[in-house]
Amino acid sequence: MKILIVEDEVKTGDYLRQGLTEAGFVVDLARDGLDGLHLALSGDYDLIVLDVMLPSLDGWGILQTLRRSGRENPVLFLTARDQIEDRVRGLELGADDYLVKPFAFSEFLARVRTLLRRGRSHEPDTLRSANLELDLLRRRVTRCGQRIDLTAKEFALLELLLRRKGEVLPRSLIASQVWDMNFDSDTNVIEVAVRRLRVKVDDPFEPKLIRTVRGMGYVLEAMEPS
Amino acid sequence: MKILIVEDEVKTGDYLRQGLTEAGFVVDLARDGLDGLHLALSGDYDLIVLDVMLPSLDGWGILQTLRRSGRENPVLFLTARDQIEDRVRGLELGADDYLVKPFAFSEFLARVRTLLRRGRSHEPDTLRSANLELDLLRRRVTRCGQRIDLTAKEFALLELLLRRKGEVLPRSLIASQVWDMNFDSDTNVIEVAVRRLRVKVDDPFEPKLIRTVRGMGYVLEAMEPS
DNA sequence: CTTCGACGATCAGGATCTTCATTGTTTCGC
DNA sequence: GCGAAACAATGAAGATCCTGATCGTCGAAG
Repeated sequence: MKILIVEDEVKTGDYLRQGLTEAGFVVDLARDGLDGLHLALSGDYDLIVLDVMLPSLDGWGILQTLRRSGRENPVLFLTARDQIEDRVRGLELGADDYLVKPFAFSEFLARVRTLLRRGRSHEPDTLRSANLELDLLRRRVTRCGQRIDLTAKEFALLELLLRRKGEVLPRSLIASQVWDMNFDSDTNVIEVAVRRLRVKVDDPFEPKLIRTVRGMGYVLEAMEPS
Repeated sequence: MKILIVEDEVKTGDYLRQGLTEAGFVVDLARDGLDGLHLALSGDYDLIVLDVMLPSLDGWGILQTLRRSGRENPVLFLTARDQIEDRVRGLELGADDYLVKPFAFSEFLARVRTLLRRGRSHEPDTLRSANLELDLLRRRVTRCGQRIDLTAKEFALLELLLRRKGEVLPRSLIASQVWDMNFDSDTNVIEVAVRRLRVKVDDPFEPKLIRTVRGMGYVLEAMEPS
């Protein structure tokens, strides 16, 4: 798997390259926009990681030219916190995902892997049930088209429930997946987390999707997306 | 590496066994105290994991008999939240470490690895400088013999500083080690964390150990333990 | 049908960690 | 030396998550 990183900030670039290399990828690194574009056009990359702020030619410029020349490479955008609004523009131009700096490397790697798994197709991986949607890449949840903000744990929990919708998930499973915990229980984090999730995702809507199965665990009802 | 787990609670036992097996260890599992003791005495284990609460013979009983028969196997105790005071007793009897349920598997694995690395010696690994001590196994910090409670992040930060005492650690390094972050900075978590750590560890004591090196990072002064 | 016990839901309080705004301090060019 | 800019320290507010207590509800036994 060959990945191109276009990043001018030396530390960040080196850091990402090293991390990806250690993870077994072949990595090229360009320090400015024009170099990046040339490499992107000449090499055959499975993924391109673009910083938005770049000297000579910025991330959008590269992306735009790239897409115009018919390349469909998956693109992961890196944007700074105060440029978050750029993401809209980036996604419109055909970026496949974005990540806000500063970020954890583990998260970066997860996104990279997801993008590679998807290959070059543009369809987003989205989990659904009834009128509930979870967009894995953009880490976004909507219900009836209405955006819902979830915290990390809430998202992880909902993702698990949706991935295995229709199945009753025992607490022990939820604990190990979402909390990495070995549960002799003695704590009710799960109940509390389910509560918080319901407040945001189920309470204001119909139908109710998260169901408690007494003595067993929780299910997210599988229903045809409406 | 051969590990014995003595745990009656089925879920927990299976969970631990599976995890350790996947991590490449050879694992035996006993469901009650007597079985556990027999195995412990007959097999040649590199590590024994003991639940405190057990049918027929509890964790201490096993440990006691084991030590009396001259075995020096490293022992990791598992204790429930409300039995925390047991740990004192356990450690006195010669347990090498304890872990409070419920715990994250990743933490469990880390402890197991540390114990195995130490081999069968009983000396605790402790990091020191001047009158500051950090006990890696018991996750405990003292200064001038006085116990200091640290949070997870605080502990991780201090551990890093102590492991590399005398070295100036750049923020980027600290960020990647303690936060798993790629720092284009734009945040000052590190400064804040250092602050909190200083309040607990340095402010009330002399000499001051955590020094800021402008433009570079932070050092923890290396001084002979007093 | 009623009662009791187990299980889950809910709420408040608190610990931890992060962000943001402000203030303080050092450094360097003039 | 002076002043500005960079860098760090600080304080406070806010977000998230966990704990513990209490309340409610379901279901089985009588």
